[in-house]
Amino acid sequence: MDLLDVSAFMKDYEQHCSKVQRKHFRKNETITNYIAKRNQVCILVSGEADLIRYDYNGNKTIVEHFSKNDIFGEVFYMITTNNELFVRAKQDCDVIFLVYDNLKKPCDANCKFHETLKENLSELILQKVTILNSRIELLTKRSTRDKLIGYFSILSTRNFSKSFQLPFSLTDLADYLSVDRSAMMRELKSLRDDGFIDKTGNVITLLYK
Amino acid sequence: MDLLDVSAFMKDYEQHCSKVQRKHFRKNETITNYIAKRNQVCILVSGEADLIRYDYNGNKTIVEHFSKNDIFGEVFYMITTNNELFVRAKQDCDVIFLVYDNLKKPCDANCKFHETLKENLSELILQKVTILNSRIELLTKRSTRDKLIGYFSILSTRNFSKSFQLPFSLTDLADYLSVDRSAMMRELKSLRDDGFIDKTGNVITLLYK
DNA sequence: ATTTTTCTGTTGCAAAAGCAACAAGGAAAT
DNA sequence: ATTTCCTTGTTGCTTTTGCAACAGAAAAAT
Repeated sequence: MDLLDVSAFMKDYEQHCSKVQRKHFRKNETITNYIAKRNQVCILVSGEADLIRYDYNGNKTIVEHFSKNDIFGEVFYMITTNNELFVRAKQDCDVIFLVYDNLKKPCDANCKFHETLKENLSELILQKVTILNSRIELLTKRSTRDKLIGYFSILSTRNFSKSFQLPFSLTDLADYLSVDRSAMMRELKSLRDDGFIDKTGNVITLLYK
Repeated sequence: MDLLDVSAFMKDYEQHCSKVQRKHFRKNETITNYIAKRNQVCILVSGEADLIRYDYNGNKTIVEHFSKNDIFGEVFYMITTNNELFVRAKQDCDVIFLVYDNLKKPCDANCKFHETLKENLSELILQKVTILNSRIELLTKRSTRDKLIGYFSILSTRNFSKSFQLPFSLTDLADYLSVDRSAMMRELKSLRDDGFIDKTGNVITLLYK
């Protein structure tokens, strides 16, 4: 149930709306970094990408993971501390770049894409809030085990199934949950040993309840 | 720089807008709990309140802290897991209750309050996103020490000063940073011993940089 | 097809965080 | 004014997490 299926509007915007830019990115390219582009809004049309932060220790954090139709951009961030923050393509990506202030105004060319975005803007941002709140719930869990279980049940709910694929490598999952990889592996093993989950390749199955 | 100063609209809404309710709460009362009021939006007109979650272990987390003109409500949450989640008044509070779907429609009575809210809705929610993103940045820090320093620099920036009051008791601060209180106290002491901060009562002063 | 890189799984050891408990100070309630 | 409750500060001990390192498997690049 996508609030906004961007691809549906592609033709319209490409023909009419001058304020909208589309770019293609290859795997591992940097889509944008968050430095003083206060107004930038991006929409991922296709592909997968991560918002990544490195701290002064070299610890990597996957702040968010984006897939088709997700929105991101520096407009969602405060004047940040001093950590580098950037979005990297995990696969080939198509991205639309918009300017937030333009979005709120009516479109010069009266294009449908622009209008639809404008109408759905608060809904889109609201959806983002709910996603961030879930993420906060996950991050406030006290142990690595609880984080894993919490994350797995989100995936399970999203998939309407006890079984689901991990959208991350285990290395990335650790960076997403903000824990040490080896400690996470240990916990994963113990979840398996205790009969809470089954893991075959990158498919997890919940065995509890 | 408040995007929306609710008190400025109070008269208007009280006279005209039937869809808006205001209630007073006394210290320690529960303002709302997050169970199947999918559409609820609340605005804190005065006072202070916390969004609190208890997990199955009895661990308390202060998910968010609200003060004047902050918005909250279940509309910002997904169909949650099974943790109880509620907002508790830390002092006497006045709260406005709204219904999100009504907000998006024009007001029957054409009241200014309603219209202003409607116009600023996406801006308000966007502001919420930036707050949540800062919170995520804080929670993804790997150590208690980094969380403390991160939180302190947010407060310092917000106050335009190296010195600031903690809006929390230390007990609550631990619940906000999602760490053990005694471990946090230990870290606080070590930050003091290492000359990073000064602490007198609930006033912190940053001594670095 | 072969080399190079990344990912998984694991371990011993060190460091950090959590738990339980208690005493003293302060705030709030009666 | 006195009692009760909450907060602060602290500590010994346990558990969890992080770090460093390595080998084998898998994936990607050439």
